[in-house]
Amino acid sequence: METELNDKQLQIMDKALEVFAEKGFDSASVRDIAQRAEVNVAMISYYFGSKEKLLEAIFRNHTGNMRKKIESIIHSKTHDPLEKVDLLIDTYVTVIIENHSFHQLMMREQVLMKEGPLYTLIKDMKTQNRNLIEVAVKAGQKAGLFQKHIDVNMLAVTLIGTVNHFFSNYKFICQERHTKPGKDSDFDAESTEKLRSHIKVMFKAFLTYGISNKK
Amino acid sequence: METELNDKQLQIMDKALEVFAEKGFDSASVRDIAQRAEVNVAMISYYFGSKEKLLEAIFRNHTGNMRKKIESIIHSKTHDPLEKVDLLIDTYVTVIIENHSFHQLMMREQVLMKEGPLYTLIKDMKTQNRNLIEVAVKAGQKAGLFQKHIDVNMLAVTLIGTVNHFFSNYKFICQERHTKPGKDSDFDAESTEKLRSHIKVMFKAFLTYGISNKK
DNA sequence: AAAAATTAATTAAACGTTTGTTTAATTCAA
DNA sequence: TTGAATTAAACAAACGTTTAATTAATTTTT
Repeated sequence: METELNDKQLQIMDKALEVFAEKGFDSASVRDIAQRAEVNVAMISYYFGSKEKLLEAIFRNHTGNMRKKIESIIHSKTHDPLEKVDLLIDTYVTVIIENHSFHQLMMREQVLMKEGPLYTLIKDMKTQNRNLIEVAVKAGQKAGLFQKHIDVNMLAVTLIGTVNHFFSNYKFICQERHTKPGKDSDFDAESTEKLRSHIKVMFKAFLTYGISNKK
Repeated sequence: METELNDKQLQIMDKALEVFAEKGFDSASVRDIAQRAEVNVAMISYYFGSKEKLLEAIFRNHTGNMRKKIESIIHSKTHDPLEKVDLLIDTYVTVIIENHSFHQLMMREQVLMKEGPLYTLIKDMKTQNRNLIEVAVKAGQKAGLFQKHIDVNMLAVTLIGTVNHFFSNYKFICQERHTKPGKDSDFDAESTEKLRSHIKVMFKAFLTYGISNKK
């Protein structure tokens, strides 16, 4: 099922992702994409079959990459439970920043997504995220550091929901400072650091709620 | 600026919202909408000017209604700070459930939203949500019940992000139970209750972090 | 109150674009 | 010389919007 992609295909996928993220899948025309990627329109059908299958190839590529990143974290056992949770938060924020366009596209399209290949890809990614959090939580509970009444599903919803909403809100926040995302990298760094630390503090408070703090 | 809407206009707006929520703004054709609302296609241009302005009318209508609801909560001073936060959480969840289609539409379109009339409407609503939370937090801090280091902006992001993400994830959750949202109202109620209580517990842990619990 | 005149509502059809995709011819590389 | 890559052109379908004609409702005039 894993077909290798040549340079031209990757180039089209790369530019297509940009256009999809900017205009949304429906409004992004194959002519937009072809122009941006500096290829003939027919090349999209030629290589991918259809616009829809191009989207599918992009999704398959990105979700695959993320899977690898996430798996590498699962198997790092060099941290204590709370550090592991912090690392998880940092990683999730970083992954989204590094794949900003794809994240924006996914955010938009998953709302309407019906059952199908993309649906399955996203669901698997979600399941993996959830399991990753579960491992960290269970470890903390076993060590007696975390409280017992933790709904892992809801904790995942809060982590991912908070990060997602932060980034889809960021342009509104920037506008009040007369800046744009990416234009003031100092403010960008400061803001995402606020996001990181807020989630960490909040999760610590929640996870250790009612646990005596004997240092 | 407040023009009154006749029954036919409201009927079109109502059905259009359904179609927009189902297919997304771009993919929802005026012919879809006209058919669903049982009117001629030309009526949409006739009453609203364009498809885009129809969307604008829908947004103006819903954000206006929400504004009124939210304002009524701001001025209710019958609860203590923690109860007020709980009420806030309940209200936000309820409002989204009651305006499910509009929320779905807004979720999807705000990602790509450029400056313009809709942008302003959404930004104002966000600002109002934030201020509502700020009032509750400040009250709790003044009463010595809440800790001092609370970033209200980030707290708002967590509340709204968690709720939003929960609902955009809900169909994935349902699928594992071989159900669909709205089909099993017991499970729906149970799930949203889990959402509510999770946020409440988490917020309580965070807001009262480090505050001695002298009952 | 009836008739006439005026405005509003509604319709089917047509308009010009744009859409995703295909075709058939041509260029390029092995 | 064979097969892949690339192209410009053509394709039918769908899009949002406009037009011009007709019906319904309202107002004005008799």
